[in-house]
Amino acid sequence: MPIPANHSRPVRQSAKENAFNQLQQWIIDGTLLPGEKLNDTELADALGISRTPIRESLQLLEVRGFVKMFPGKATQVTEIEREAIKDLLPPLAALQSLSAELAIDHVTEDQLTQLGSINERFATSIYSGNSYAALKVDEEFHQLIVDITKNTYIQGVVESLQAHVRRHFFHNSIVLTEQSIDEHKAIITAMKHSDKEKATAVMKENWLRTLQEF
Amino acid sequence: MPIPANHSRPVRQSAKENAFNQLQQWIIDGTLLPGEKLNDTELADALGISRTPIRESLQLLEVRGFVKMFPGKATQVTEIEREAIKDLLPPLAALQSLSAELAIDHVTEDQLTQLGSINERFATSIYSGNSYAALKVDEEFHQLIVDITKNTYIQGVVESLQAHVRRHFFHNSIVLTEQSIDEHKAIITAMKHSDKEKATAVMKENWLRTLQEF
DNA sequence: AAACATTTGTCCGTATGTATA
DNA sequence: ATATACATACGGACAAATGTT
Repeated sequence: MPIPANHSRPVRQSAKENAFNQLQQWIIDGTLLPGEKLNDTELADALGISRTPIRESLQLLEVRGFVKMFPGKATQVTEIEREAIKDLLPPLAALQSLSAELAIDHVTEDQLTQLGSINERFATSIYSGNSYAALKVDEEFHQLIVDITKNTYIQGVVESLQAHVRRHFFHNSIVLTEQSIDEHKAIITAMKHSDKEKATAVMKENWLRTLQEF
Repeated sequence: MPIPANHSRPVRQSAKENAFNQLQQWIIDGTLLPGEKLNDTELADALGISRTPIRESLQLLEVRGFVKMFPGKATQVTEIEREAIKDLLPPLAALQSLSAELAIDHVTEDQLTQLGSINERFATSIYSGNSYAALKVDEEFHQLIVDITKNTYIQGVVESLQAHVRRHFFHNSIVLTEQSIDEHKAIITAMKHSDKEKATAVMKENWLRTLQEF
């Protein structure tokens, strides 16, 4: 049997990376509860690896704000307050809004088409009531806009903030509504017409509206 | 002899933390050159500690964008392109601008006074030609505004982006001018009058002007 | 192509410091 | 207050992977 030319090289998966992804997922979806104490020996056993990659993962998760380490004392999952979404969305809205503005200078016809088709899948998810699918597609939509800016600083920050949005979703503090579909359309149209003012305004509204509904 | 009541407890500083601060400083001020290969054993010997805290520090520095790790291959200091400042300042301007807006809802008379006195020290540094002192005081000014928002998400992101600004300063891509003094005054005045529009506009201009001069 | 040299990734033991009885 | 139990921070050795001769 011919071995499929796996052009995407197997990207050496380190134990640390696996642990990081797994732990972050567990924190986001609530498997690891807010305030829960994390014992590295325990986690190491659970994941079948040693304490070192666990410790390294926990430190990265601390930077992301998912765990808090008390040196020499303990490590625990950060609390998640419903109210925190009020602090989270404004900076994210500001950066997404900036991304829309910056993306206008780089966006191609092809990418605009792509945004349109993503938004169609978003509409489908919304109408079918699959809210988690909708969230993921919504993320995909905004992620593409951020990527178009080719701004690595924005990319890094947004990725981190988005992870927190996802966590809030699992803790039932976020709801996506039909209105987002039209807002996305408006954003695409504004980008097509290079209307920065409109694009930034709608984008900001798209993110902050969630707060008003909160 | 009576032991002085050191109320500010010595804050157990770990080897990792020391290493992180030292390495970050070395990268910012150019002691560790862009592109330079980092051998953890070497660094461990240099700092008189083991590889573990060094590796942990390097991983945190990677998140911050100061080093890039190639798993199994090597770790090196990230390059610094003069052009990168064009990507760095817009998101920072957006967040500082947002901070000014949010700070208005929480700021006290006392803090406004404090901002004024910081700005006086800033002016002194500018006029005396001590540009690094000016940079640090400027950072202090904006840091206080960010702190007033009490928004931990913004605080974390800004701290990270500011470190990059500092690095660009050492690589001679940033110059602070007298104009900032008046802009700071305008920001304080706008905050005092709860004029969000004015505060955000001036703050944004204050950060983006550096790009125009670039 | 294969063995070597080098560097990173992981494991685990120990010391240090913290909380509890 | 002292001692005990326990979790973390660090160190050093081994294993795995890379690239080099």
